Amino acid sequence: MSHAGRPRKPSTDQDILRAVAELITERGYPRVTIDEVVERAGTNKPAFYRRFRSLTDVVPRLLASRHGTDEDIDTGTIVGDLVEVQRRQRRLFTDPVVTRGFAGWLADIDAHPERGASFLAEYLGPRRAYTQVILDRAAARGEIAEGADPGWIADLLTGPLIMHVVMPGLAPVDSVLVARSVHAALDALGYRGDRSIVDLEGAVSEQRSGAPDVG
Amino acid sequence: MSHAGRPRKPSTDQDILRAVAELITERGYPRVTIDEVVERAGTNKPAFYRRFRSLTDVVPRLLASRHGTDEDIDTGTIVGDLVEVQRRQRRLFTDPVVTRGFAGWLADIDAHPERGASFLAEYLGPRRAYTQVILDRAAARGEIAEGADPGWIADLLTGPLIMHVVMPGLAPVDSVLVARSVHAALDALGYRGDRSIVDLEGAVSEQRSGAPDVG
DNA sequence: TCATAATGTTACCAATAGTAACGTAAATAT
DNA sequence: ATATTTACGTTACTATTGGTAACATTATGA
Repeated sequence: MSHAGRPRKPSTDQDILRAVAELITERGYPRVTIDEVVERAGTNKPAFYRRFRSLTDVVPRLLASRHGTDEDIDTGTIVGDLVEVQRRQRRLFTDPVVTRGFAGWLADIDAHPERGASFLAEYLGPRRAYTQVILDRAAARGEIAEGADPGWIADLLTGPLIMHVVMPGLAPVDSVLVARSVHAALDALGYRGDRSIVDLEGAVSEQRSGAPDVG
Repeated sequence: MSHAGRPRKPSTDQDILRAVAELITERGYPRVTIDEVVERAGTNKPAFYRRFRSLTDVVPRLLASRHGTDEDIDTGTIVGDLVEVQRRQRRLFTDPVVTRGFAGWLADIDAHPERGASFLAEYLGPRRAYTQVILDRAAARGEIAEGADPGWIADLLTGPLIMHVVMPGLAPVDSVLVARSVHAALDALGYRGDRSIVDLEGAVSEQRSGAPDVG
């Protein structure tokens, strides 16, 4: 099947992804150059440009390979579902590729919108849509009222995390932050049931670590 | 006074700031070049580099000139104070210099931390600290309990706004978003008093405009 | 065996950040 | 007045970078 002609060396794709991840982690997105990427990947510029149109195109592939295999969430309670959503978001937003690469990548696709279309359709959209699924099930169980705006709930769950990722001087995304954001979402939903699992799983009891806040 | 020697032409500073603001608005931060900046400002590269170490250094000056003259906030109620905070934040986060420039600038200072130190000390820090002042006064009035974490309240007020600024496909920061964020902050503070001013001033009744959300 | 397409190397172009050199102009200090 | 100091604006330059072109070579499918 596939096509005629010499096939691409499969390892080169992985080598490039690994090299980009390392360089973003070490230097931050704006300092990553293609020359360094291909050197560290043990390949060359033409091979790179046969696979990707630009560095910007690599990042979605990188995120998919590291965080793209999410299974469905259905713990049976709204609290459990939101805790699980945030557990995954915490993992995403503490990945150094994200903490040091996301802002620069977002700026790139703002300046070159065509490069971000696929990310929007394949990554962002489904994740925001999934909040809707969780809220619909919770409403069907009678845990919350119908009619909540899933977009706003997603904002509450993700906004504070993104803020801590992109703003300098703020503590990394930690268990305290995700637990608080779940509480805020539950408040916005008017949820009045048991929340003990939030602090057990989210672990508010853990000490906040790392850099202190600015304010 | 000052020093000996020919003084800098004062208009050049303003011309550069204006040119950078225009180019960020038109093209997005990553596509702004120094050559274009100085051409549009009617000056030249040496004059630019006598004033700024890099493009990254211009942005804080730009923000200060557009949003730096904040007067103190003291409306007499916690609700009024938070509404006013968010009114200003809405103005900030709908400025095209911010919506098209902030992510790229944040990425730059992540990669070159020394360039962001002054912004952190002079802009971010004081704003987060101001939340503390507002909460302390509210606690002294008995509107809320003591001991609230002003960092978390600031996260709730600013996180969703930043998210809508940097994530592609989300609606611009509007009155609905700021009103909701004030409600979330009041919920987190356990505030049980009158909130009618939130929806009057924040105007939840306004229709949401512009691009719809992705999810 | 032939067509196809990727391999890796070398070389190249165009755009860009940032600096150097330099004669000129405008301020202060004596 | 004169000397000193510093910004002015022009030209030119270096180094880095993104991105392509050309090319001989190698691996696959038909």
